Amino acid sequence: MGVYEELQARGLLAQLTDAEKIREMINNGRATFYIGFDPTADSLHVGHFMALCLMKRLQMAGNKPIALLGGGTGMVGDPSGRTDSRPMMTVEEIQHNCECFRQQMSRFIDFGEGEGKAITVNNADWLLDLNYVNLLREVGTCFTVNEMLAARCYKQRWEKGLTFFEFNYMIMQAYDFYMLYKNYGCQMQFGGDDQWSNMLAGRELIRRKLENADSEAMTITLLTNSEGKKMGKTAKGAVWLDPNKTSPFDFYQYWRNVGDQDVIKCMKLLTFLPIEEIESYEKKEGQELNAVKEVLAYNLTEMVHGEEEAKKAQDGARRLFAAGGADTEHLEAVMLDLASFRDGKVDLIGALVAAALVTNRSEGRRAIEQGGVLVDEEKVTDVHAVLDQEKLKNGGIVLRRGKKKFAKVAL
RNA sequence: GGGUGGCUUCCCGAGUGGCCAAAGGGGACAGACUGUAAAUCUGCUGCAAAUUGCUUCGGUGGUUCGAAUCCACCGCCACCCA
Repeated sequence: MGVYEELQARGLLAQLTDAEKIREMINNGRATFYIGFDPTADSLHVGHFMALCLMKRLQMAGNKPIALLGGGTGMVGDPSGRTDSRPMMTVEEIQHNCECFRQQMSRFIDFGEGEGKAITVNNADWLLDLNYVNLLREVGTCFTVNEMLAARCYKQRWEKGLTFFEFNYMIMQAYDFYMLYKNYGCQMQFGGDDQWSNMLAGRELIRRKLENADSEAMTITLLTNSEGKKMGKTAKGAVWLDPNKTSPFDFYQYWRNVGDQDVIKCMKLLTFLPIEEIESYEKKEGQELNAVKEVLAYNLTEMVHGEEEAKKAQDGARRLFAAGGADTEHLEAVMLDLASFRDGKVDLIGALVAAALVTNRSEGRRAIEQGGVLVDEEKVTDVHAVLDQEKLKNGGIVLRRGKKKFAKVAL
């Protein structure tokens, strides 16, 4: 089975310009391809991770990857598939984010000089120095506004309006492909399915500017759940790969808690587990599927944060959710400062706030009133409850909010 | 440049002088049921020393006993015309 068939079996392939040609090239390790990453934040997220996995798969098959950092395109921001325009970033932010991306990527992809090694390039190198009028004469003649407006990726913007500024994004990305083709012999561009229009624009530009030039584009499925919503997002924001932004434990828990409908899909799209193994899980139902989620969560956490962190996350989760009550022995205690409490008494609400189980006292009060707070596994419904200081000094007290949030506090 | 409509709590959106911390929905959170899933039902959702007090309805200033609601100016957004 070639890498193409592997991608297909996993359901990764979305749209391809010339499937037969792409298959032939990537299976034989003859492709030089690029994937672009715009530095929209100071950490990569799950969507990027999928693209990096694609990169790795292709690299393992002998193809040469180019990771393109969007130091130039990031100055504008891709409006594709968005209902709002992106906040404008400063040059410093963009540079910082590019640096963060570069570091995170190097953990997954083998970068270097020789054959089959991946390289990173930054489109700031050619986009920032472009001259407006020259660009119009060189590239502007290759696109019609009619075509660009017809691109499906702008549909969602009809209601709120698309600025000329953002409208140009497509041209910038097209120009990237053209430059990479010319300077690095890069014949293929891959990316998320929302990039399809931009990729085609690049292909078109190459065809018009260079004789006998042929390029290909391929997109991979976006990671959505059974309801069609994008995965990798929580109420607090994205699930980040940076352990300081999303802790390995939270990362593990995110995947541990995916819906039944989505486990197999996530495994296929995100892990490197053999397709045969995944197929064997596919037959499982009901409670058995619960164990499969552990495999998924462990596997992903291991890839992103390493074996040690993955084990820690898994052990921690198992202990907390063990049958017959939570084992909270190993929880690290939050040290309370008596000075921040009134009358030298540690009130429960204050302790909840200090342990970050609630964001403010009102929320804490509400949680207690609704029976969502347990002190050493005993439900407490008195909002004026005070914690036992002796216990706090000797081993601490375990607070629990809801089903899944625990914290130990001590003095 | 001209015109019209708009800006309300996490989001959508009702409210056009007091009965407004502000309907309804979504989301989030909590309870019941469960498998750390989903579905369902219930509660809850500005802050606080909590039958009370305080701060909110784009911004600033004003009218009024009283303003999310009326007036003035400013800012931003959308649509239509050029």
